[in-house]
Amino acid sequence: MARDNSSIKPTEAELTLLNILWKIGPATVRQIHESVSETQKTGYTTVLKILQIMHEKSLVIRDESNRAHVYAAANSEMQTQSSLIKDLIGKAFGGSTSKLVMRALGDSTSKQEIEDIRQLLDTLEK
Amino acid sequence: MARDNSSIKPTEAELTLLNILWKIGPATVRQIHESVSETQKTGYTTVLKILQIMHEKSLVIRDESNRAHVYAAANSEMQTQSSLIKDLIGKAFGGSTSKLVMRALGDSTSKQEIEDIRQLLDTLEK
DNA sequence: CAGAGGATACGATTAGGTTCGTAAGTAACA
DNA sequence: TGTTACTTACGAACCTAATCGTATCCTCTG
Repeated sequence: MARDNSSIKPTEAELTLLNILWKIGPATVRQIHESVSETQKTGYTTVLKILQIMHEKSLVIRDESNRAHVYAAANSEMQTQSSLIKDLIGKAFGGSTSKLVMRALGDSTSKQEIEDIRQLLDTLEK
Repeated sequence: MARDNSSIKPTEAELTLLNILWKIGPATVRQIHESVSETQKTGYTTVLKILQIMHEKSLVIRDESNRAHVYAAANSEMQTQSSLIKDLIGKAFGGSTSKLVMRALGDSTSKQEIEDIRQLLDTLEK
């Protein structure tokens, strides 16, 4: 019944690594660690451990054919974003998508962004 | 520098209680517990403890003039929603509000909601 | 074939969140 | 005044997340 997707809910650290994987594609722990290190200082084994846990949770898949395993995000960025939004809407917006959207837009949105969204609305209606 | 608001990030259990406080207004532990109990089974002291922690974190304020303390949300629902959205945008949408909005709208939005949002965009542009 | 370099695996530690049992305080009433 | 009923406070137990040190395990090269 409940689709597997509904359980996607990466933690903060996991999301950091997923963002990297979505950006650079399948990568080894070393590559991922290097990428993380550009913005934070995190131990190599910390990154490794998190990836291992993510693998247990099926948040990533890995290719073990080489000595250095190659990790890749199990779910697309889109899927994960949708899942996170759905979760937030449920927890803090009484289940209303439009409430969330309005709150998001209310805060500060550039003219360009407004135009983009308007176009999206047009597309959706067709 | 960093405004106090930026640190608003209630946990799941805390958000559950805040939702109740926003809905019914200032209330005693007993009232809050009764309200929670409509949808979950949670011990009285559990609710109490969480409220005490929230008080330490300044997520709620409380009036201790009566024996049964009266709790109230420290921040408005709007503020908290904005804070949560901002957090999500930063963590999972590369800081782009419009990306979040588009992902939210993409999933399933009623004609009515689309119309509401379009009107909001008009208002924003003025 | 031995050793160095680099990889994974494992376990310990710390911190925060959630839950609840029990102790202790207090107001009011019989 | 002593008992009852209800309240807050405290602290223990358990779980998950995050971090990292250390052990172990290849694999290539000299």
